[in-house]
Amino acid sequence: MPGGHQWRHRFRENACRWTMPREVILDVLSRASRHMSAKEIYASLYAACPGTGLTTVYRTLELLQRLGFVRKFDAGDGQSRYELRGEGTQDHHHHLICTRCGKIIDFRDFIEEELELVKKTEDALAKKHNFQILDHNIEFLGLCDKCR
Amino acid sequence: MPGGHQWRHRFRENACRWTMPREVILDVLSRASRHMSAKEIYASLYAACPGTGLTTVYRTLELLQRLGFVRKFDAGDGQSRYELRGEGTQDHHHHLICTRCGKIIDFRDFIEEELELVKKTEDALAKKHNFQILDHNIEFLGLCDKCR
DNA sequence: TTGTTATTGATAATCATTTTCATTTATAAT
DNA sequence: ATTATAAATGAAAATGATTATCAATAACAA
Repeated sequence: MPGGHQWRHRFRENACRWTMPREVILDVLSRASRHMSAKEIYASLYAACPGTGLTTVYRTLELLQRLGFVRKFDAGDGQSRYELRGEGTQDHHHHLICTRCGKIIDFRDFIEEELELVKKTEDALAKKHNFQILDHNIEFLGLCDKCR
Repeated sequence: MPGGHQWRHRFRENACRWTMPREVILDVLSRASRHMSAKEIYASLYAACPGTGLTTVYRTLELLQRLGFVRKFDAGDGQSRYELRGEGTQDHHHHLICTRCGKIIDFRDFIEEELELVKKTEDALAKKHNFQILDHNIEFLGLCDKCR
Protein backbone atom coordinates (compact mmCIF):
# COMPACT_ATOMS: atom_id res chain seq x y z
CA MET A 1 0.00 0.00 0.00
CA PRO A 2 2.76 2.54 0.77
CA GLY A 3 3.72 4.16 -2.47
CA GLY A 4 0.94 2.32 -4.18
CA HIS A 5 -0.49 5.48 -5.64
CA GLN A 6 2.69 6.33 -7.47
CA TRP A 7 2.80 2.91 -9.07
CA ARG A 8 -0.82 3.09 -9.93
CA HIS A 9 -0.19 6.36 -11.64
CA ARG A 10 2.75 5.07 -13.58
CA PHE A 11 0.69 2.14 -14.72
CA ARG A 12 -2.12 4.36 -15.89
CA GLU A 13 0.33 6.43 -17.88
CA ASN A 14 1.22 3.31 -19.77
CA ALA A 15 -2.33 2.18 -20.36
CA CYS A 16 -1.90 -0.69 -17.96
CA ARG A 17 -4.50 -1.64 -15.41
CA TRP A 18 -3.81 -1.58 -11.73
CA THR A 19 -4.65 -5.03 -10.44
CA MET A 20 -4.26 -6.93 -7.21
CA PRO A 21 -1.56 -9.33 -8.48
CA ARG A 22 0.47 -6.45 -9.85
CA GLU A 23 0.17 -4.49 -6.63
CA VAL A 24 1.19 -7.47 -4.56
CA ILE A 25 4.10 -8.41 -6.80
CA LEU A 26 5.45 -4.88 -6.64
CA ASP A 27 5.02 -4.95 -2.91
CA VAL A 28 6.97 -8.18 -2.61
CA LEU A 29 9.72 -6.80 -4.83
CA SER A 30 9.99 -3.61 -2.83
CA ARG A 31 10.00 -5.06 0.66
CA ALA A 32 11.72 -8.39 0.18
CA SER A 33 15.36 -8.97 -0.63
CA ARG A 34 16.78 -8.35 -4.05
CA HIS A 35 17.57 -10.96 -6.65
CA MET A 36 14.33 -12.85 -6.44
CA SER A 37 13.50 -15.58 -8.89
CA ALA A 38 10.02 -15.92 -10.35
CA LYS A 39 9.35 -18.91 -8.18
CA GLU A 40 10.49 -17.14 -5.02
CA ILE A 41 8.19 -14.26 -5.81
CA TYR A 42 5.40 -16.68 -6.52
CA ALA A 43 5.95 -18.34 -3.17
CA SER A 44 5.92 -15.00 -1.34
CA LEU A 45 2.59 -14.16 -2.88
CA TYR A 46 0.37 -16.65 -1.18
CA ALA A 47 -0.33 -14.67 1.98
CA ALA A 48 -1.37 -11.44 0.31
CA CYS A 49 -3.01 -12.80 -2.78
CA PRO A 50 -3.65 -16.53 -2.76
CA GLY A 51 -4.53 -18.11 -6.03
CA THR A 52 -2.18 -15.96 -8.06
CA GLY A 53 -0.69 -18.13 -10.76
CA LEU A 54 2.96 -18.49 -11.66
CA THR A 55 2.00 -17.47 -15.16
CA THR A 56 0.85 -14.12 -13.88
CA VAL A 57 4.09 -13.66 -12.03
CA TYR A 58 6.04 -14.16 -15.23
CA ARG A 59 3.74 -11.90 -17.19
CA THR A 60 3.91 -9.17 -14.60
CA LEU A 61 7.67 -9.35 -14.40
CA GLU A 62 7.89 -9.10 -18.15
CA LEU A 63 5.67 -6.05 -18.07
CA LEU A 64 7.60 -4.41 -15.26
CA GLN A 65 10.78 -5.00 -17.14
CA ARG A 66 9.35 -3.55 -20.31
CA LEU A 67 8.20 -0.46 -18.42
CA GLY A 68 11.66 -0.13 -16.99
CA PHE A 69 10.62 -0.64 -13.37
CA VAL A 70 12.44 -3.91 -12.95
CA ARG A 71 15.79 -5.23 -14.04
CA LYS A 72 16.16 -8.85 -15.04
CA PHE A 73 19.49 -10.57 -14.79
CA ASP A 74 21.10 -13.95 -14.81
CA ALA A 75 23.27 -15.22 -12.01
CA GLY A 76 24.53 -18.37 -13.60
CA ASP A 77 22.05 -20.87 -12.27
CA GLY A 78 19.31 -21.69 -14.69
CA GLN A 79 16.81 -19.06 -13.64
CA SER A 80 16.38 -15.36 -14.16
CA ARG A 81 16.35 -12.97 -11.23
CA TYR A 82 14.55 -9.72 -10.85
CA GLU A 83 15.10 -6.57 -8.85
CA LEU A 84 13.32 -3.27 -8.58
CA ARG A 85 15.33 -0.49 -10.08
CA GLY A 86 15.65 2.65 -8.07
CA GLU A 87 15.69 6.13 -9.47
CA GLY A 88 18.98 7.87 -8.97
CA THR A 89 22.56 6.75 -8.97
CA GLN A 90 22.32 5.94 -5.28
CA ASP A 91 20.75 2.71 -6.36
CA HIS A 92 23.36 1.88 -8.97
CA HIS A 93 25.07 -1.34 -8.03
CA HIS A 94 26.49 -4.57 -9.36
CA HIS A 95 26.82 -8.15 -8.27
CA LEU A 96 29.37 -10.42 -6.73
CA ILE A 97 28.30 -13.99 -7.35
CA CYS A 98 29.45 -17.22 -5.76
CA THR A 99 29.63 -19.78 -8.53
CA ARG A 100 29.30 -22.65 -6.12
CA CYS A 101 26.35 -21.79 -3.87
CA GLY A 102 24.82 -19.01 -5.92
CA LYS A 103 25.05 -16.38 -3.21
CA ILE A 104 24.69 -12.86 -4.58
CA ILE A 105 26.11 -9.77 -2.94
CA ASP A 106 25.37 -6.24 -4.09
CA PHE A 107 28.24 -3.83 -4.23
CA ARG A 108 28.40 -0.12 -4.81
CA ASP A 109 32.10 0.43 -4.37
CA PHE A 110 33.98 2.49 -6.91
CA ILE A 111 30.79 3.64 -8.54
CA GLU A 112 32.30 7.00 -9.44
CA GLU A 113 35.33 5.55 -11.14
CA GLU A 114 33.17 2.93 -12.72
CA LEU A 115 30.73 5.38 -14.17
CA GLU A 116 33.58 7.37 -15.60
CA LEU A 117 35.13 4.40 -17.35
CA VAL A 118 31.78 3.06 -18.38
CA LYS A 119 30.77 6.39 -19.85
CA LYS A 120 33.96 6.62 -21.84
CA THR A 121 33.69 3.07 -23.09
CA GLU A 122 30.04 3.48 -23.82
CA ASP A 123 30.57 6.55 -25.94
CA ALA A 124 33.36 4.96 -27.89
CA LEU A 125 31.50 1.71 -28.43
CA ALA A 126 28.29 3.43 -29.38
CA LYS A 127 30.11 5.42 -32.02
CA LYS A 128 32.29 2.60 -33.27
CA HIS A 129 29.52 0.05 -33.65
CA ASN A 130 26.60 2.38 -34.11
CA PHE A 131 24.96 0.95 -31.04
CA GLN A 132 22.46 2.65 -28.80
CA ILE A 133 23.65 1.55 -25.39
CA LEU A 134 20.93 1.40 -22.77
CA ASP A 135 22.41 -0.41 -19.84
CA HIS A 136 25.44 -2.22 -18.55
CA ASN A 137 26.34 -4.97 -16.14
CA ILE A 138 29.49 -5.66 -14.24
CA GLU A 139 29.77 -8.83 -12.26
CA PHE A 140 32.48 -10.59 -10.35
CA LEU A 141 32.44 -14.35 -10.09
CA GLY A 142 34.17 -16.36 -7.44
CA LEU A 143 33.87 -18.32 -4.25
CA CYS A 144 32.26 -16.89 -1.17
CA ASP A 145 33.38 -17.09 2.39
CA LYS A 146 31.86 -20.50 3.01
CA CYS A 147 32.56 -22.10 -0.34
CA ARG A 148 36.18 -21.21 -0.93
CA MET B 1 44.28 -31.49 -35.95
CA PRO B 2 46.43 -28.35 -35.69
CA GLY B 3 47.31 -27.83 -32.09
CA GLY B 4 45.67 -31.11 -31.28
CA HIS B 5 48.72 -32.36 -29.46
CA GLN B 6 48.69 -29.54 -26.97
CA TRP B 7 45.08 -30.18 -26.13
CA ARG B 8 45.69 -33.87 -25.87
CA HIS B 9 48.46 -33.17 -23.44
CA ARG B 10 46.36 -30.85 -21.37
CA PHE B 11 43.65 -33.44 -21.21
CA ARG B 12 46.05 -36.12 -20.08
CA GLU B 13 47.30 -33.88 -17.32
CA ASN B 14 43.78 -33.78 -16.00
CA ALA B 15 43.16 -37.49 -16.25
CA CYS B 16 40.74 -36.99 -19.09
CA ARG B 17 40.70 -39.13 -22.19
CA TRP B 18 41.33 -37.72 -25.61
CA THR B 19 38.37 -38.73 -27.72
CA MET B 20 37.06 -37.96 -31.15
CA PRO B 21 34.05 -35.89 -29.97
CA ARG B 22 36.27 -33.81 -27.71
CA GLU B 23 38.78 -33.20 -30.44
CA VAL B 24 36.09 -32.19 -32.89
CA ILE B 25 34.30 -29.92 -30.44
CA LEU B 26 37.53 -28.14 -29.63
CA ASP B 27 38.20 -27.83 -33.31
CA VAL B 28 34.80 -26.26 -33.93
CA LEU B 29 35.28 -23.88 -31.05
CA SER B 30 38.68 -22.80 -32.27
CA ARG B 31 37.88 -22.27 -35.90
CA ALA B 32 34.26 -21.12 -35.84
CA SER B 33 32.98 -17.83 -34.54
CA ARG B 34 32.71 -17.06 -30.88
CA HIS B 35 29.57 -17.14 -28.77
CA MET B 36 28.34 -20.49 -29.94
CA SER B 37 25.39 -22.15 -28.31
CA ALA B 38 25.38 -25.86 -27.57
CA LYS B 39 23.00 -26.47 -30.40
CA GLU B 40 25.08 -24.51 -32.87
CA ILE B 41 28.13 -26.51 -31.91
CA TYR B 42 26.13 -29.69 -32.20
CA ALA B 43 25.02 -28.70 -35.70
CA SER B 44 28.60 -27.93 -36.77
CA LEU B 45 29.69 -31.35 -35.69
CA TYR B 46 27.94 -33.48 -38.20
CA ALA B 47 30.55 -33.27 -40.96
CA ALA B 48 33.56 -34.19 -38.86
CA CYS B 49 31.95 -36.58 -36.46
CA PRO B 50 28.45 -37.66 -37.34
CA GLY B 51 26.47 -39.39 -34.66
CA THR B 52 27.83 -37.25 -31.87
CA GLY B 53 24.99 -36.64 -29.46
CA LEU B 54 23.86 -33.32 -28.06
CA THR B 55 24.37 -34.82 -24.63
CA THR B 56 28.04 -35.26 -25.37
CA VAL B 57 28.28 -31.67 -26.50
CA TYR B 58 26.87 -30.50 -23.20
CA ARG B 59 29.08 -32.83 -21.24
CA THR B 60 32.18 -31.79 -23.13
CA LEU B 61 31.41 -28.12 -22.70
CA GLU B 62 30.94 -28.65 -19.02
CA LEU B 63 34.30 -30.38 -18.84
CA LEU B 64 36.06 -27.71 -20.87
CA GLN B 65 34.60 -25.08 -18.63
CA ARG B 66 35.70 -26.94 -15.54
CA LEU B 67 39.21 -27.27 -16.91
CA GLY B 68 39.21 -23.55 -17.62
CA PHE B 69 39.55 -23.91 -21.39
CA VAL B 70 36.15 -22.48 -22.16
CA ARG B 71 34.11 -19.63 -20.79
CA LYS B 72 30.36 -19.95 -20.52
CA PHE B 73 28.18 -16.90 -20.53
CA ASP B 74 24.63 -15.78 -20.93
CA ALA B 75 23.53 -13.26 -23.51
CA GLY B 76 19.98 -12.80 -22.39
CA ASP B 77 18.22 -15.22 -24.66
CA GLY B 78 17.43 -18.49 -23.01
CA GLN B 79 20.60 -20.37 -23.88
CA SER B 80 24.17 -20.41 -22.69
CA ARG B 81 27.00 -19.53 -25.01
CA TYR B 82 30.54 -20.76 -25.01
CA GLU B 83 33.85 -19.42 -26.17
CA LEU B 84 37.39 -20.67 -26.05
CA ARG B 85 39.52 -18.67 -23.70
CA GLY B 86 42.85 -17.52 -24.92
CA GLU B 87 45.96 -17.32 -22.82
CA GLY B 88 47.19 -13.81 -22.35
CA THR B 89 45.49 -10.48 -21.93
CA GLN B 90 45.43 -10.06 -25.69
CA ASP B 91 42.35 -12.24 -25.61
CA HIS B 92 40.65 -10.39 -22.79
CA HIS B 93 37.41 -8.94 -24.07
CA HIS B 94 33.80 -8.26 -23.22
CA HIS B 95 30.48 -8.16 -24.97
CA LEU B 96 28.13 -5.65 -26.47
CA ILE B 97 24.73 -7.27 -26.81
CA CYS B 98 21.70 -6.24 -28.81
CA THR B 99 18.70 -6.96 -26.65
CA ARG B 100 16.39 -7.15 -29.61
CA CYS B 101 18.11 -9.41 -32.14
CA GLY B 102 20.70 -10.98 -29.88
CA LYS B 103 23.71 -9.87 -31.88
CA ILE B 104 26.92 -10.06 -29.90
CA ILE B 105 30.00 -7.94 -30.56
CA ASP B 106 33.32 -8.43 -28.85
CA PHE B 107 35.16 -5.40 -27.69
CA ARG B 108 38.63 -4.87 -26.32
CA ASP B 109 38.63 -1.13 -25.97
CA PHE B 110 39.89 0.43 -22.76
CA ILE B 111 41.21 -2.89 -21.53
CA GLU B 112 44.06 -1.21 -19.68
CA GLU B 113 41.84 1.19 -17.80
CA GLU B 114 39.36 -1.55 -17.23
CA LEU B 115 41.86 -3.94 -15.76
CA GLU B 116 43.11 -1.22 -13.46
CA LEU B 117 39.65 -0.44 -12.12
CA VAL B 118 38.70 -4.07 -12.00
CA LYS B 119 41.82 -4.96 -10.08
CA LYS B 120 41.18 -2.25 -7.55
CA THR B 121 37.55 -3.21 -7.13
CA GLU B 122 38.41 -6.85 -7.02
CA ASP B 123 40.92 -6.41 -4.24
CA ALA B 124 38.56 -4.30 -2.19
CA LEU B 125 35.61 -6.62 -2.69
CA ALA B 126 37.62 -9.72 -2.01
CA LYS B 127 38.79 -8.27 1.29
CA LYS B 128 35.48 -6.76 2.29
CA HIS B 129 33.37 -9.84 1.63
CA ASN B 130 36.04 -12.48 2.03
CA PHE B 131 35.47 -13.62 -1.51
CA GLN B 132 37.94 -15.35 -3.76
CA ILE B 133 37.30 -13.63 -7.07
CA LEU B 134 38.07 -15.74 -10.10
CA ASP B 135 36.60 -13.89 -13.03
CA HIS B 136 34.59 -10.91 -14.08
CA ASN B 137 32.19 -9.89 -16.82
CA ILE B 138 31.35 -6.53 -18.24
CA GLU B 139 28.58 -6.24 -20.75
CA PHE B 140 26.79 -3.43 -22.47
CA LEU B 141 23.20 -3.87 -23.51
CA GLY B 142 21.44 -1.90 -26.17
CA LEU B 143 20.17 -1.78 -29.69
CA CYS B 144 22.37 -2.52 -32.65
CA ASP B 145 22.64 -0.70 -35.91
CA LYS B 146 19.70 -2.48 -37.49
CA CYS B 147 17.42 -2.69 -34.47
CA ARG B 148 17.58 0.80 -33.08
C1' DT C 1 -24.65 0.21 -14.80
C1' DT C 2 -22.76 -1.51 -18.73
C1' DG C 3 -19.69 -2.67 -22.57
C1' DT C 4 -15.17 -3.23 -24.01
C1' DT C 5 -10.92 -5.06 -23.54
C1' DA C 6 -6.94 -6.11 -20.68
C1' DT C 7 -5.82 -9.43 -17.38
C1' DT C 8 -5.99 -13.67 -15.15
C1' DG C 9 -5.44 -18.75 -14.02
C1' DA C 10 -5.39 -23.55 -15.32
C1' DT C 11 -3.45 -26.38 -18.46
C1' DA C 12 -0.67 -27.78 -22.01
C1' DA C 13 3.30 -26.88 -24.82
C1' DT C 14 8.17 -25.60 -25.58
C1' DC C 15 12.87 -25.41 -25.03
C1' DA C 16 17.37 -25.89 -22.90
C1' DT C 17 19.71 -28.80 -20.06
C1' DT C 18 20.40 -33.03 -17.11
C1' DT C 19 19.83 -37.79 -15.75
C1' DT C 20 19.76 -42.67 -16.59
C1' DC C 21 21.65 -46.68 -18.18
C1' DA C 22 23.33 -49.98 -21.27
C1' DT C 23 27.08 -50.00 -24.67
C1' DT C 24 31.44 -48.60 -26.43
C1' DT C 25 36.22 -47.17 -26.19
C1' DA C 26 40.74 -45.12 -24.41
C1' DT C 27 44.37 -46.48 -22.04
C1' DA C 28 47.09 -48.60 -18.33
C1' DA C 29 48.59 -53.09 -17.01
C1' DT C 30 49.65 -57.61 -18.42
C1' DA D 1 49.38 -57.48 -28.82
C1' DT D 2 45.67 -58.63 -25.36
C1' DT D 3 43.02 -57.65 -21.70
C1' DA D 4 40.80 -55.44 -17.81
C1' DT D 5 38.74 -51.36 -16.14
C1' DA D 6 36.91 -47.19 -15.61
C1' DA D 7 35.77 -43.19 -18.37
C1' DA D 8 33.07 -41.66 -22.16
C1' DT D 9 29.30 -42.04 -25.24
C1' DG D 10 24.46 -42.01 -27.25
C1' DA D 11 19.55 -42.75 -27.06
C1' DA D 12 15.81 -41.84 -24.59
C1' DA D 13 13.45 -40.17 -20.76
C1' DA D 14 13.22 -36.74 -17.08
C1' DT D 15 13.57 -32.20 -15.31
C1' DG D 16 12.89 -27.37 -14.72
C1' DA D 17 12.19 -22.78 -16.36
C1' DT D 18 9.50 -20.20 -19.28
C1' DT D 19 5.80 -19.37 -22.80
C1' DA D 20 1.43 -20.13 -25.41
C1' DT D 21 -3.57 -21.16 -25.40
C1' DC D 22 -8.06 -20.10 -24.20
C1' DA D 23 -12.14 -19.55 -21.65
C1' DA D 24 -13.51 -16.87 -17.55
C1' DT D 25 -12.93 -12.65 -14.91
C1' DA D 26 -12.30 -7.93 -13.65
C1' DA D 27 -10.74 -2.90 -14.47
C1' DC D 28 -12.38 1.16 -15.90
C1' DA D 29 -14.14 4.47 -19.42
C1' DA D 30 -18.50 5.90 -21.02
